[in-house]
Amino acid sequence: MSTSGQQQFRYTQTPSKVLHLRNLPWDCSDEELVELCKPFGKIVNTKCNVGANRNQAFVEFADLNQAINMVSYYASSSEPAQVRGKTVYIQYSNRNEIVNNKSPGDVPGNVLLVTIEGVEAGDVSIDVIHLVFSAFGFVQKIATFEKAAGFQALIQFSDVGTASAAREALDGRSTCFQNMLIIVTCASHIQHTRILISSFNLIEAGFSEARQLKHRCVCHGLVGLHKPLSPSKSYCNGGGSSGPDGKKKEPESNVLFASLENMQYAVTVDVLNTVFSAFGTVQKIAIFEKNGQTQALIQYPDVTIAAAAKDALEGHCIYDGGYCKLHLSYSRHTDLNVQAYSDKSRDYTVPESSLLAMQQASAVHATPPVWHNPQSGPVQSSAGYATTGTVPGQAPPAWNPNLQGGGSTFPSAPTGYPGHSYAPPAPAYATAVHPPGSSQQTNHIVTGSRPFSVSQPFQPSTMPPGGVPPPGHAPYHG
DNA sequence: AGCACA
Repeated sequence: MSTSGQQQFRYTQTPSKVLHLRNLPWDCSDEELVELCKPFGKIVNTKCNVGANRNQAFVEFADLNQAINMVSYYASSSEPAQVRGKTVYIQYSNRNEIVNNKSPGDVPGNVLLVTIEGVEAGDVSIDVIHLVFSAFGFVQKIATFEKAAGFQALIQFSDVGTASAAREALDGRSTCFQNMLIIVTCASHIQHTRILISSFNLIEAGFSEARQLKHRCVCHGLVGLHKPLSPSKSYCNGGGSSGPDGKKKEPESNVLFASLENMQYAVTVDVLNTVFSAFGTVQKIAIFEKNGQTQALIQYPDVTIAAAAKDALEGHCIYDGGYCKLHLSYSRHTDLNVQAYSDKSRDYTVPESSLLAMQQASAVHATPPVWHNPQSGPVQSSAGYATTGTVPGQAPPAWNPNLQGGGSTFPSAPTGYPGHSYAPPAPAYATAVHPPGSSQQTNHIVTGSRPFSVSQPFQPSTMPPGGVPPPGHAPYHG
């Protein structure tokens, strides 16, 4: 006699107070499950986002009859059960209770375990991961490693809120980055209470890289990627610049023109870099004022990244509360000629060495040295911003930093500039830039064996007056 | 669209 199995048939399933639901949205929430099921009884437990596609769930009723009610109702209903318009298929689970592996009452952590699919381990650097996740807040530490599940990373945020925001925005989504398709899946059900990564462990446990990130992210409440990245659409499909069938209101460009509204807080080059780097390498940035409005040009290496950034960021606010709202369009320029390092502009394509040399030179001579952009060729003008093309666009005319009251054009920046390259983790920096208000306990990835110490991060001039906007929020200012 | 996982 077959004691088990063979009871797969729908009509012979033995009732259970646990129901198995499928064909749910991949990001279905517990709340949505409860909404769907609670008319039939008391729900005592749920488990959603189950299965390889994350589109299954389990719901446990307090009483068996309640589960039977629900199954029989939808068995005879002309209206199928639905979540967000998707028909949900319901049947009795073959188990009698939901086993929740998550410890009761555990709060989401500030450390995410991220599995990145579809890439070779070597394809994704820590810097790339850092850029993607920094859009949501300050990333303190990153460790990457390879396990059976694939290429993975542990990403430590300074607080739970930003970690959750990053998870919600990126979980299960593909993100376009440097022409790679990265599928980010945050397996945050694995609760990391404390992750110890010593240099010894790095070898023993197969950790390929680990880093403490000592630079300070000025943007806590960034909304960069909070808007779904239209998962079905990939901006990375080869060159695919633009088919003739694709209707375009304005010609696409690798340079975005941003105008900012409601400038409650200062938006600096660093802030813009953080926001826009989530979509790809930012090559150059220029900020200027026109008619009292703050505008900026952001240059990417190619159009597809610019398009992704434009789609995702258009209409969003950099800070919670509707502040610094972005309006994006394509610039007519394709290559900006900006001052490499100034108050209002940045050229990340300049090697750091030449930047330093330039700074030294400028310290000797009061005037900027002649400097060639390796891509554009023309000599930089005395203005902070100029374009190589002769096309006058919506961009304002050459912008002169000397008229901005900004004063020093080449600030004697300390060492490196905040950007794409991060100083090696030489000292035991433990950027404890802690946003006020995040009272939840945070965990640490301990990198290296040095003691954890609190250091004072450099204070950028981008601190909004009156304090940073509340971090940890997941603002949706569509 | 067919059963969870540390």
